[in-house]
Amino acid sequence: MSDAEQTRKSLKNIALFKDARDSFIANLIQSARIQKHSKGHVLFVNQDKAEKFYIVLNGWIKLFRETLDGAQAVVDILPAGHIFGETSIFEDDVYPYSAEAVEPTEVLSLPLEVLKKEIEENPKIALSMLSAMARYRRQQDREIEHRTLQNAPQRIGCFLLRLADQKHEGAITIHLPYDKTLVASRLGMQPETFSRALSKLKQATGIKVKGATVELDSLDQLINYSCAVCSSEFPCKDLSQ
Amino acid sequence: MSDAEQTRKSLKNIALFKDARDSFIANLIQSARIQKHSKGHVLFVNQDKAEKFYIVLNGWIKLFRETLDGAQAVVDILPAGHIFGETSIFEDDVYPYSAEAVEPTEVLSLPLEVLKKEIEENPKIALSMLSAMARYRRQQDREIEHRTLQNAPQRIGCFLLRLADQKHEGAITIHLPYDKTLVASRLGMQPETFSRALSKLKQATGIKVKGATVELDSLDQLINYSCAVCSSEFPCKDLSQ
DNA sequence: TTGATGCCTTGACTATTGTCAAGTTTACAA
DNA sequence: TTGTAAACTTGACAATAGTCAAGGCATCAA
Repeated sequence: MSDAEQTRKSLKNIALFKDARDSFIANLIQSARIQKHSKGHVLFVNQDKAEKFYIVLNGWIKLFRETLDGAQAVVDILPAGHIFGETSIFEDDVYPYSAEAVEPTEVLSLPLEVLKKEIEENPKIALSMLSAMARYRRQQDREIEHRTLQNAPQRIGCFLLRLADQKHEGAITIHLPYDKTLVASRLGMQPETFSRALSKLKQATGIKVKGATVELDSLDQLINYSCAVCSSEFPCKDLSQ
Repeated sequence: MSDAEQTRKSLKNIALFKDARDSFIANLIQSARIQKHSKGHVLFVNQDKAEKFYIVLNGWIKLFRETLDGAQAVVDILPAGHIFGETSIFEDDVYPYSAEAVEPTEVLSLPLEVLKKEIEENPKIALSMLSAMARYRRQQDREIEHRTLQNAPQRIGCFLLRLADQKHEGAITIHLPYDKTLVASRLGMQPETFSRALSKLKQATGIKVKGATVELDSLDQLINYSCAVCSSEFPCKDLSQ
């Protein structure tokens, strides 16, 4: 598949561009660049001047904020098909977080200028952005709730549930999508805490953990344990991964 | 001042309606209702069908989510001039949180239907909504960061700084805007933890606390203590209160 | 003035999470 | 296969926050 074809396909899969005009998509393809980044590569830093937005083609991108002495707060970890950096249009043209490839990762790099222009000329795309922002906002609200009401083992259980097919019945195997250390930071805890919390979860629910795979007899094991301390009913809506 | 005049004035002060068409504002005024709610009144509950959105005229509105056994996570606490419930348009017409008056509070109640129609007919207002959503998103990202990187006394210091005039120099008195118990929940901690954390902050920074007022010789006392563990530089941007 | 109520504080204790250090396992390249 | 680095786990301990209970201090109405 040529770069242009891959680009078109990736763009069409983004909810944001579902109803976009062909001329706009053509413009984007014209100015799109595929970038390959090795593990650890930092694409941009919080408060950098924003000129591009990105779509993850494969691998994983970590969005985070960090203090002067290096302490990090992970905002999100994005898989293929996710867009990032696009909101800078509404944020004084600076990025509101840093972005780093946590695996060898390919991204599509696209000029914010083209998106900005399209929004001004064709405000209907703004409606798509609003839907996306509203969904994201719900996720963040839920994130804050979880950090407030769930302890470490419960947060892990919840994370596992969101990885699984929510309608699945019976036994199921879940694979952790990236390093445990990274899952830990995604859930706002230290690696050591994650390790111990996973043991506790294992003991409390009877799940089986081997390396990066988790086996359950049924999702109910986790639902009882984690969803009791959540304001939402299972199955969770608005999953992004 | 008549209700209609007050309504017009309140609407004009909302950033979202800054560039709104006169016909739209007129429609809103037509269908606006001023509601008085006593302390503790619940306006709506998470997942309720959403038919109205609201503007706070005076008092305070707490937005929160709660589990079946009553544990609460406070999403935000809104003062006069703030809008809430408006994002339900993009969320299957249900509210994504519960809302409660935490003081005797007046709100303006407005039909979502009118806003929805205006957005469809005049998508330019969607741009204003996008800006508002982007600002809110930044705040939520910062909130998650603070919960991850700041301990209780530091979060209180940060909260006090955001209450103060950021450019103020020299001695300053800050008034807590609502009950300490509520500030505690807003910062995601228990009242007892808040009380103890405030003592610790007092000891560490030399601020003076008397009831709901806090006296500082200079903001620097708090900045050194709280902003060191934050990814943003002081002064903080994007303050909503 | 006197209760009464709710808010706030404090003490004692527990639970949870973080930190530091030491090991173990795993993955991968030479 | 072997060596090495990184990821992961575990132990010991410290720091932080939560829970439960009791008491102090406001505010407000009778």
